Amino acid sequence: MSTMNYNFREIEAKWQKYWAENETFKSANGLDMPKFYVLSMFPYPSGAGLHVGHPLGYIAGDIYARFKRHKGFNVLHPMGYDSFGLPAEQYAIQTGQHPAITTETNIKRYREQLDQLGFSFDWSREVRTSDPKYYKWTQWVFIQLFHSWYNKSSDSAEDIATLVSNFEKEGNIEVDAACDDDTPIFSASDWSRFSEKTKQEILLKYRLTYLADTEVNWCPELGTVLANDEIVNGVSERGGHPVIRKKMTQWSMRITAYAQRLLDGLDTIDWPQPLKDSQINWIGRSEGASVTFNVISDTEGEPNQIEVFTTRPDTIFGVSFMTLAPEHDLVAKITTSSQKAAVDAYIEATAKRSERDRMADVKTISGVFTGAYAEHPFTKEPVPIWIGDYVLASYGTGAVMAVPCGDQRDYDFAKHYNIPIPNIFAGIDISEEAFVDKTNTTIANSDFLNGLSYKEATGKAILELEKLGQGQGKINYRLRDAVFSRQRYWGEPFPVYYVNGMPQMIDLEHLPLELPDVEKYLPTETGEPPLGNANHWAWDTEQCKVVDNQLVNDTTVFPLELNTMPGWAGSSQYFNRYMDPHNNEAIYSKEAISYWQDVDLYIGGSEHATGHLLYSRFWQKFLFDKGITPKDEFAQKLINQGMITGTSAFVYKDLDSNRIYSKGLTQKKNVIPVHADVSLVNASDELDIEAFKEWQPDYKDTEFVLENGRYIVGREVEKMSKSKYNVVNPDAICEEYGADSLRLYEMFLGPLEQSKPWNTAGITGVHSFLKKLWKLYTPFIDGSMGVVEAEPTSENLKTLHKTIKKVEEDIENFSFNTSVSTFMICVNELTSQKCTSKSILNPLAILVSPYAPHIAEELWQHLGNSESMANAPFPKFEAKYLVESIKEYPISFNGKLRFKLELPMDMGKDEIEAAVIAHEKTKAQLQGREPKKVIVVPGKIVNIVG
RNA sequence: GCCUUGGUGGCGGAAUUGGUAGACGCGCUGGAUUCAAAAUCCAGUUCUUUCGGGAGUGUGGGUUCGAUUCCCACCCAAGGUACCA
Repeated sequence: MSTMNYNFREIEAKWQKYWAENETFKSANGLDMPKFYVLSMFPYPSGAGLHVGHPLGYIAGDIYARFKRHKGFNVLHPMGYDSFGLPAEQYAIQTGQHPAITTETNIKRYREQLDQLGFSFDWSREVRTSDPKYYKWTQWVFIQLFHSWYNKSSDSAEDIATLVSNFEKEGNIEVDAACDDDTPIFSASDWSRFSEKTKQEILLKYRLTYLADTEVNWCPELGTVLANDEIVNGVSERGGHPVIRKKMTQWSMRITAYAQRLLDGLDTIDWPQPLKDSQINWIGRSEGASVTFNVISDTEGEPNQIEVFTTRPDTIFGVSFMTLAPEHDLVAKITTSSQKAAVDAYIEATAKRSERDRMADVKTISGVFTGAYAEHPFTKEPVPIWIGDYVLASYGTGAVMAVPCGDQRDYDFAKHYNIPIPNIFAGIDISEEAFVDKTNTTIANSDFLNGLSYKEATGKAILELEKLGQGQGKINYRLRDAVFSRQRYWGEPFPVYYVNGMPQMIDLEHLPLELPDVEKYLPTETGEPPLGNANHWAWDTEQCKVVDNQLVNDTTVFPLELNTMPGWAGSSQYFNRYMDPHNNEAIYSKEAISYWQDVDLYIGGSEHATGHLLYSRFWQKFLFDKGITPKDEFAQKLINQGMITGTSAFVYKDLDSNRIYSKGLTQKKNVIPVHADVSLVNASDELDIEAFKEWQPDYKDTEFVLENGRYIVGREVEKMSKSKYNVVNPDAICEEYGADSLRLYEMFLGPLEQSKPWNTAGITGVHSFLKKLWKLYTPFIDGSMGVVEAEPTSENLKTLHKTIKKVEEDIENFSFNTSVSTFMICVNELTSQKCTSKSILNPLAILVSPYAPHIAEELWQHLGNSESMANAPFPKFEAKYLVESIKEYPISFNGKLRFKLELPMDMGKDEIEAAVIAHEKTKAQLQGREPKKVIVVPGKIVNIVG
């Protein structure tokens, strides 16, 4: 008897074992089949394990991958781990355990959980970003970037050697490159006279990865750099120590060289519009002009110059002051002695505030006059120079020409400090606020710009500025170069050593440069990164290996870089590495990349919009320029799965007594909500009080005030998180209902891309569907069918084929929730039809298999098939089975449905109209009136107006 | 503030080009089966009603024979974000 029931535990274990042993999902490179690459974003293996939110995207990807196999594709569907990261390092700091051990343990747990869900991953291709065999190639890409520069003329990255040969021939005057702003101009003879060190310094200004002084959030107490997220209210999240802005020499990636291509490339890929929008905003292209103002000075010689970027060169005659960012280099040079004290105090005050703080605080207007003046390029009038923290050093040039009549922030600033607000707009009242509308602008009080529109005046102003040599049209991007150094232990070491302070790359043949062992994972006492604790961390250029630090002699043995790479380094090329993951000679072979090309479908969360997904596109474009990959976008289509939110539970602690009130009793009481673990609450929101007290012993003497004899918790939908005690773990659900039920249920919850609350209650619905499905195949499972083959009825065929049509359309549209409904309808229909035909049940098993692969394989086997169904062809839809001869027409009057009428499908428009008009119910509806109009849509509807 | 997405029964959601609003599932109600429970099966379940109907997809308008779907204005929620010159 037991074999007749749906024993999901046995079935799922059996098929997971079968797939692993037979390597069912291993994909070979170069097969003579169309390829399809389905990729889910790889996880960071955290100690908490998977919760029900994680598998959502994996299930969707797995359904698509399995579907494509049935459709005859050679499917690449790999999985791996983004295994460098902060939590393992923090755990190491606390316990001394090496992050590699923690990571290994966590990966094991992830693997068990993933295996349990029956994913069709090709595990032979697994990658781990923290594996030296993998990060060898992360280091290699870094070296390639170091040896490259961006030629704006060819719009491509080129080998640094081509730049050097340019310099040797004609200096850098004709070179149009993406480079540092402070790059000096030199001739070929200058170049030949430069020392080797100077040459290296200049080349560093062109390399796609380069060293630069960058402002960071430095926490002196912790001796470490903090990310913006780690700072709360100006102090460190950990410990609440003060944080200051400090300049540090760090590696940067010249992603800005690719700004325009990153923007243009978005038109060529099928990614969600909101995600594209956030990349567009992040890149932040704006058109305008750069304008140079000369600082008025008493001393002879070249005047100091302030360069500003403006999107409104048409308003240049409205300038009444200038504002520099407090960090601007010129501030110290131009501040007059009488203003020095005030300026210094202001700079000190702003240094204490994080950039995020400064940006969040929109209301406060603050600034200080420097005492200096600049000369207006046209009027030659003096313009006072202020500093103010509303100007950000990191955007544009860190300086603005303030036009209070045309910009609200300039307007507010001018009002606050009683600076004049000249009006340069014809017929506009600016007594209350600035006029920012560009479309209805007519310029006035502006010399040669008078009477012109925004567009005309902009062009004319730029032209005149160019004549003066004090400006030109410019396109500015908000995108900044990406800082690539981290003062952490658990990341990729840079393949870099220093000779005379200049960085040198380690040759590929000596990679990987592996992370050294350290005793402590904290920064050193002198404030160096954790790798500063390593004793065995110097590069011997003769032996080409890592040696003890004490051997450093700066002739053959040199110190190695102490920073490590950021989290996004390892994830910026992993999708291509899967194509050839064990290649030790190249990042991947030419054959592998030319076969797989790119990712056809990428599934992951939208939180990566401006991080991983932008950096990866940048690296891909770079590798494309170098001829290493044939595609300049790595993923053709991208789907964002929505977040699964948790339903938190709350108990209500009375602040005035030692009582906790049930939800219905909290009115007019001074209570605060306290999270209760959702596992302590049943489906009717009733709390298990004893379990709660055991879980939180602090409350063991607290009185629980009940309503109707029960304690009812409050519910709220929040992000699923350990700290909110609303995490639901997939293991328990797998144990109780099975992986197929979980897979179906996660899909059934709602549209993939929508965020939706998790509620376990509904899982019984899909579970009983699986039981009904099983029951449908019973005659084959218990052998009672024998060898007799029942002919399918036309009803059977109709049910099957409408299911094929719907499911195939749904998968292509990523509408997995409606497929599950379709399966339920199909099984309900076939059950009531008492279908026992193999020619129906065989294709049905294939239809179900992408969603619920274990039960599908088992049923497939019971139908007499000997091999796995993984590559069985997807059933072919045939429209002929759906042809209807009779249509039940809805008959509506003035758009409201009144009754239904069965008519032959092939009846013509006029015949339908006649039949409807002749019907007695029509007469009853019209009550003798003549219909004004009768609309007949054959096959759809009839509407009578009258 | 701006950008994006969304708003449909008690709940998750369906309605692919404008054509029967509420598929499918949960929950709930009643019934069958059972000593009882679980499980299973059957029926009902948008609201309202004087049982003829009437109302109804965030709100208010519009286009149309017909609007959840298209247009305009607004409200609310979620996510993102940049005081961006």
